Amino acid sequence: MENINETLSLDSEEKILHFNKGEFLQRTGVLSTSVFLVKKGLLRSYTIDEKGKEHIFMFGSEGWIVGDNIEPGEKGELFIDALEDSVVIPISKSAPPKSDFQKLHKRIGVLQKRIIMLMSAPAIERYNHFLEIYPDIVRRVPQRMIASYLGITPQALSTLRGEIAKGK
Amino acid sequence: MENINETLSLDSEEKILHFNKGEFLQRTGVLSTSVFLVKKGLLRSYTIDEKGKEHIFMFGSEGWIVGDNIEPGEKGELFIDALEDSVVIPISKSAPPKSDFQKLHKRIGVLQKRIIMLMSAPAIERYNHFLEIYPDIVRRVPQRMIASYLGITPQALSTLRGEIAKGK
DNA sequence: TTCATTTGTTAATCTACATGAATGCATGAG
DNA sequence: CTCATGCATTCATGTAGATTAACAAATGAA
Repeated sequence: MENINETLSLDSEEKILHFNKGEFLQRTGVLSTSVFLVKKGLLRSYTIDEKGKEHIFMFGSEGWIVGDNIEPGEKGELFIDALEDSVVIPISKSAPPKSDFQKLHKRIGVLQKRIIMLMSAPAIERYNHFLEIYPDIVRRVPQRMIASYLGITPQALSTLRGEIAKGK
Repeated sequence: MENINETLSLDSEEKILHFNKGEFLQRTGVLSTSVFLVKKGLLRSYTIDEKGKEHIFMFGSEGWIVGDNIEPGEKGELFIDALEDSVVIPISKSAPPKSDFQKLHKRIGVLQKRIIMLMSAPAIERYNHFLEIYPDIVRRVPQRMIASYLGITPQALSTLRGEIAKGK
C-alpha cells in the first residue's frame, strides 16, 4: 500500500508530459487509452455524480499510476487533473511496456483494501488508515478532498477530527 | 465489466486444480503467491471483520480471476473458497505468464466501478447494477451473499427487494 | 491593499441502513 | 422420513453520517 518506487521499465520511446496545477489530463466521456505514471507532483482522479457531487477515486503522487481502467474502446468515466504542477509518463493500455505485473498487482491491492474498508470500516477508521497510507498527502490537499476520498462529507470529517482531538 | 472470456496465454506447464463446493483455496494469514483463473464453477473471496462479519470481496465464475492482491511476501487478508465445484488454474504473481495486461486492466476496472458505487450510490442502485453485471450469479448464490457483496445486511436487501417488487 | 471566494467548523434536523428479535420455509444430514 | 440448521422476511428501534445553514478564518485575484 505504499508508494511504487522502483523505476518502471519502459519501451524505447518515452514521452514525458508536463501539467500545471489545475490542468486536466482526462475528462469524462473522452476515449481513454493510457494510464499515467507520476514522476513528480500530484494527480487526482474523480467522478461527478448526478447530483453534481465530486467523488475522488485516487490520489497519485510520485511513483503512483493514475488511470481510468474502463473497457478498451470505452469512454472514460473519470476526470483526472493535476493538484500540483506535475510531470507524468503516459503508459498505453493496449500495448504496454514489458513491465510490470507487480505494479498492477500492487494497484489492485490498494483498491482491494479500499473496497474492504468502505464495506466494513466506519469513517473514522478509514480516515486513520488514510493517514497511515498517505501521510504526506494529508498535508498537500484540502480536507474536503480527503473527505471526498473517504466517501464522507467535509462536515463529517471535521466533526470526526474534532472528536479525535478531544479523545487524545 | 463482463466476463473475461478470451483464453489466457500460459506458461509451459499449466496446472489445473479441482475444488469441491465448500473447499478453501486460501485462508487469511497464509502466504499468498498466486491468483486463480476460474475455468469452471464459482469462487468467492471475502474477509471477516473484527465483529465476525463476513464481507464478500468478489465472486468469480468462468473466465474471471480471483485473488488476494496484497504486497508480495505478505500474508493474505482474504479467504477464498468454492461456492460450486470448481476447476481453476493458479497464476503466479511473481513470475506471471506473458499475458495479459488487458485482463489486469479489466479487473482494475471492476474494482474502480465498485469503489465509485460504494461511495456514491445508495444500496438499491448498487443492487440494480449488480443484477446487470452478474445476472447469472444472482441465481447461483444465496441472497445473504449478495447483500454481503453490496455492503448491506440481508435484512436491508430483503426490504429493498420488497420495495422494488411493489414499485413495479 | 480590498473584496470575493474557498475553506473549515459547529449545530439542528433528517434518513438510509444497522441491529436484534420473532416467524415461517427450505434444505440437507442422519 | 425427521429434525436441526440455515435462509428469507418483517418489524421496532438505534445510529452514523447526510443535509442545510450560519459563521469565521484563510486564500487569492485585482
